[in-house]
Amino acid sequence: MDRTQELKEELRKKGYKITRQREAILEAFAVEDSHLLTAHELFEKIQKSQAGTNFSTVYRNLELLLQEGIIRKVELNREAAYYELHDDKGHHHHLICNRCGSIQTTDFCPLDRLKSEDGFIPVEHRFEIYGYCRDCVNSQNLKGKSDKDNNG
Amino acid sequence: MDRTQELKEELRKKGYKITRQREAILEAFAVEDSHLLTAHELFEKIQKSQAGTNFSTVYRNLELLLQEGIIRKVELNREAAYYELHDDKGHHHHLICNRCGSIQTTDFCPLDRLKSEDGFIPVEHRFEIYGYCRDCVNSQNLKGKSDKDNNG
DNA sequence: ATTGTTGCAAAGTTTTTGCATTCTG
DNA sequence: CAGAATGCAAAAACTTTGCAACAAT
Repeated sequence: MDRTQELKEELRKKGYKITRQREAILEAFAVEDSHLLTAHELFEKIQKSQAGTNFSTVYRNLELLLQEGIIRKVELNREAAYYELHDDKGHHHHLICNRCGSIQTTDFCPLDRLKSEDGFIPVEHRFEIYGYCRDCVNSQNLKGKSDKDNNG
Repeated sequence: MDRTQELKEELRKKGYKITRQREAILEAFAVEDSHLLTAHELFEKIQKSQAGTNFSTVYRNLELLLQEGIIRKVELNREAAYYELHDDKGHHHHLICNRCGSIQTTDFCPLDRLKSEDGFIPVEHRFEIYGYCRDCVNSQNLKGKSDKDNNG
């Protein structure tokens, strides 16, 4: 069985109903090339198989999948939250290209290196790097850039 | 002269006008205990000295100060963006307590350790740690926590 | 049949914008 | 006085919510 079936089974066991919409959402996440989706992207994706599905249904399901630990929320920017399967590729962080918007992952995690800071006990963390991907560096000149620059 | 005066001078030199509202905003940032403010917090803070100041004025000034490199934007969560004086304490990252909401800083920066990832050139980055501060660990039991847990 | 789930429409939040008015230099 | 900045009101974008209708088990 593929990932979608496993997840449906998991939800079923917990007493949730497997609706057409919910199924479409799980399938969208399971598709190889979509490990990082905004609510909007997810909404669009499932219109293909389940046209008419409402945005509130999308948000309510994201909330549910979040609670059940099936997906996790990645807050890359202020515009919209991203979501991905929780165990997608194991723990990782993201490298976001300011020019083309592509997102690659890295297994490097800084948390191990963080020494105890004044008694603070880390539970969760975020580490994201913004810059230029190899393709953009190679194929385009980076002067006169007019793209989404932000945080320091 | 204090920080506020320096900043006013800097703006003046660049041709900006020093309005009462703008002055209040600079002062709010310069206050010791407020190195990290949301637009809303800033709005409230300046109502004391400049009652009636509009939210759009706050946002327009944040935008201006951002452009001039006087403040920087820190996107800690989806709810609202935070802002702080750009040279507040030099480059640093944040440790956010999930229980009391306190925010402390750390000079530890993971970027140095990030080896070249597939040709990606880092320009900016974000690193934030969520957990429990020393005080909360010491003074309260952490079971039955019902606080703002989120990201992975 | 029961209860969870959806659709719809309306509202909440944060942030942005147009325009007339006001203020700084 | 000129141009910059503000206030106001309206809107955009994302997300949440109440409620009646509907569908999964």
